[in-house]
This record gives sequence, structure tokens and C-alpha cells, in this order.
Amino acid sequence: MIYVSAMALTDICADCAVRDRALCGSLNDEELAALNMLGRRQKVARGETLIWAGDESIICGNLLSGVLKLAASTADGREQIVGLLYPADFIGRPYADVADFTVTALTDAELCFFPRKPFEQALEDHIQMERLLLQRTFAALDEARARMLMLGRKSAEEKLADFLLDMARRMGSSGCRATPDGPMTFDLPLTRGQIADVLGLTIETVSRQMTKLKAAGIIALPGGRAVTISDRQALEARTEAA
Amino acid sequence: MIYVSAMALTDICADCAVRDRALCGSLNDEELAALNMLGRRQKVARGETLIWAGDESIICGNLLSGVLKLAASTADGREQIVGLLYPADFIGRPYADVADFTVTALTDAELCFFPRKPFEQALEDHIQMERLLLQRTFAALDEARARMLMLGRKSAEEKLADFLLDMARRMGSSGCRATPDGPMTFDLPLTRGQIADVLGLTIETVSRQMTKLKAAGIIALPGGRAVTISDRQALEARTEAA
DNA sequence: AGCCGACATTGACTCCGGTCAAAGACATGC
DNA sequence: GCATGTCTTTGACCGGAGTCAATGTCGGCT
Repeated sequence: MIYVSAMALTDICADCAVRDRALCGSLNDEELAALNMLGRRQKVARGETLIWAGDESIICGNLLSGVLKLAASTADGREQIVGLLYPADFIGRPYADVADFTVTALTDAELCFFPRKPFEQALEDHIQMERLLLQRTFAALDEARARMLMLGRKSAEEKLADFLLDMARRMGSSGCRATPDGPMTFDLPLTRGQIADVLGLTIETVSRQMTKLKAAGIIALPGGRAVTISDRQALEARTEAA
Repeated sequence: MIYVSAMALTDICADCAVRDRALCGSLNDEELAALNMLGRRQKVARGETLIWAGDESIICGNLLSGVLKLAASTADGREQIVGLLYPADFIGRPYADVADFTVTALTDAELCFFPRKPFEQALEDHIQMERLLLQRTFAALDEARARMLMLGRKSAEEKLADFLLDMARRMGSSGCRATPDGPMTFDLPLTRGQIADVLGLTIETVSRQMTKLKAAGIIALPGGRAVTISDRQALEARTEAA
């Protein structure tokens, strides 16, 4: 699929990696060119924070590459990761003056952002895009609620199993999958501490559960951030208590 | 505010208690009359389930009176309440074929519902309503995420304090509030078991924490489902660990 | 009134996951 | 190579919340 632009110098969308998977996928070429004027690309380094909870909600955008975390925290520093953002996901909070969550890059990342107010105007002007955003927001809400069940009612073991299967699914494209049900290896974009913050556990508990799964021959930890799922069936079984 | 309708016999919106607070608030009288044709009012008794998780997503609607719960559960019967719905709140999941969560009445309730497909069409036809729904969905997402922090990172005591303050705010209108900061009494629409399901705790823990707050003179339990918040300051303090 | 079922409280005990602490791994830079 | 800092693993211990069980309270019904 090739997009040739008459305004190559400024057309940042032309080589967009998520051109048709992101919100912009709902726009035709002319509309895209207009939105183009508003947008800016930006690279962010791992660890960098894009949006701070409590700050004014200034920007919206799309994630092009990398993984971001969306986090909430208590006054005394406890943190809960309330969402992970992957390429083509929407970033930001339209229609609110203040951002409620902190957005931080877990890996080096690239994104395409717009000032919030003009972006809201663009939503009004492009019904299709607004409708797509509504659908995605509903999907995000479903996901958040599913995670509430996990946080409130699942054991550490179940949480870890859930998490690993979810990551396997999400990293599946970039990682390598031999056969649909055979062993599969991928790199986690999160540290143990960050996994703990996703699951509502501590680093130590995450580490112990990992070791337990390894001892049971269900996963292998080849080193670094890599994980191999050797027995997907068994892992799925641990998603629900015995 | 009085709405006189030329079609009094069928105009179920005329005496709608949430006429201008619900999604329909974005419609003018003609549009409302059209939507009217699609909608049906229904009363449901406490305990009745409107939508079952896993079933086809058939209806959408507005809550007129009462309180509903939105719940997820595990295969072995553990339940997590992922949201509470109050009058004027939107019910249902447009753009999905299957409902992911169970919706049940916690009190006797009345609602106004529409078949999902025609409702989706109505959203397309009435941009203002779609936009309002988008804004509400974002708000629901923020709320769900805030609750993730609570579920994942807060102690039983903090959860209870959070919950009571939230209920005080929500029941404030119907209950009685003497002075902004003085004692305030209201009825909880939930049993201890349901509170436990909201907070990711057990009945016993909820009960013990209630007793502890009562012993500390922060709340009183006059009987039935009633709660009196005698020392709001102290309750707010327990929202964050010592 | 008295019975019944649902809901709530309380107690005794257990255990999962948190806390504190000490070693390992591993990457990076000098 | 070695030093440094970050991340991970492992161990010992503790405590908050869950479990199991008994008792108490309330409202509804005949």
C-alpha cells in the first residue's frame, strides 16, 4: 500500500506506520491532509513522561510505535497502571480540562500528537472519526472493567497467567509464533516492577509467581525480558482457580 | 419546566424524570418525539437482571430511577461489581454484539430502553447525542480507572472510606444534608455483600471495617441500611493511609 | 405473636501476599 | 577488567484480609 503525496515535505502521514489502523483511518486523503497541518510527530525515550496526572489536558494523539503506560497513583506513592497503549492506540482525554492519569513511555516510542482544542474541532468536523473514537472508548471501557475483575477478585497466580497470555497475544506479531499452540517467545516491554503495578501486586510476588510457573515447566525465562510460553494450555488453566 | 405534547398518549418522554439530564437532553422536541417511537418504559424489581454477560447485546437505554449494578464474574462464581448506575445514566453497550457485563437492579427501578440497532441509527442521526455519549463514555472510563487504583492499591479501610464518601455524594440529593460539613445520613442501596463486591473484599471485612469506623465515632449505623457520617474530615483522612 | 429467611456481626484461625533484607544477574561506562 | 547502578531472585518473617463457624438482628408473613 503506497501513499504518494503532493506535499511530501510536510505530509507526515505519508509514511505513517499506523495510517489505517489509527483513528485517522477513517479519513480520506484530503481530510488527512488538513489534520496533517495540526499534527506533529515526536519521539520519546523510554521512561519519559508525556502527560502528568493533574496537569492541564493539552494534547491528544496516536501512538505510532512503542508501548506507553497509563498510571494512577496515591498521595503516598503507590502506583497502579490502569492501561497500556500500543501502536495505533489513541492517547489523551478530549473534553476534559485536566488529565487524570500519567502517561509514560515504557519503551522508546514515537507518536503523532495534536493540540487538544483543535483536535476536538476536528472530531466535530469528521463524524466518522468521532464515531470511531466512540467505539474505541467503549472498547477501552470494557477492557478497564475486565481488569477490575482481575484486580479485585483474582489471586496472584491467576493475575500472572492472565497477564502473560495477554502479552503473548499483543506481542504476537513482533515476536515469533511457531505454531498456533506450540511454544512462543517474546520480550516483555515491562520490568517486574511495572508488571506488579499492572497487576496490583509487589515485585517480589511477581518474581515468585514467575519462578513457580517456570518450575512447573509452563514457561521458560531465557534471559533478559524474554519469556517463552511452553505450555499455553496449562497457562490458560491457571487463569481460573483450581 | 413544563413540556406539553400534542401526542400525550404515546409521548412517554413528557413526564420523564431525567428528561434533560439523560442523553436525550441533547435532542429538541421533534427529535425526541421520533426517538419516542422507538423507546419503551419498563419497571424492574430489585434483584431482577436486565442483561446477562455473554448474551447478545440487544438493548440500550436510560435509567430513570433506582440503582443498577454492572458486574463481571469468574467461572467459579466470584463477582466484581464494575460500576453502579444512577438515574440519568446510560445503560448498554452500543457497537458490540455481545454484552460483557451483567446488569441487575439493586433497588426497584424504572428505565427507558431502545433496541440496540435502531438506537445506533439514532446516534448517527443525532450528532449531538452521539457527542454527549462520547463524553459520558470518557467519564465512565475515567471512573473505571480510578476504581482500578482503589482495587489494586488500597487497603480495606481506605476502600471503605472511599466508598462511603462516594455514596454520600451520590445519595446526597435524596438523603438529607444539614450543613455542608455537618453530620449527614442516607440509606445505602447495597447490602454488605454487594459493597464487598464493589470493593473487592469479603462481607466479613466490610462489616468489620464498618464496626471499626463506628467505634472511632466517625460514622453511626442507625439501623437498616442507613449510615450517618458524623465526622467527614476523619473519613476523608482515611481515604489515604496514615 | 411467633416463625422464618436473609442479612449482619463477631470470633478464632489460616494463609496469601506484603515487608524487610540479602544476594545474584546484567548492562553500561570508565 | 572492574565498578556502578538497576533489575531480579530468594529467604525469613509478619500481618491484613480471607475462611469457617456461630450468633445476633431485622423485616415479612401466616
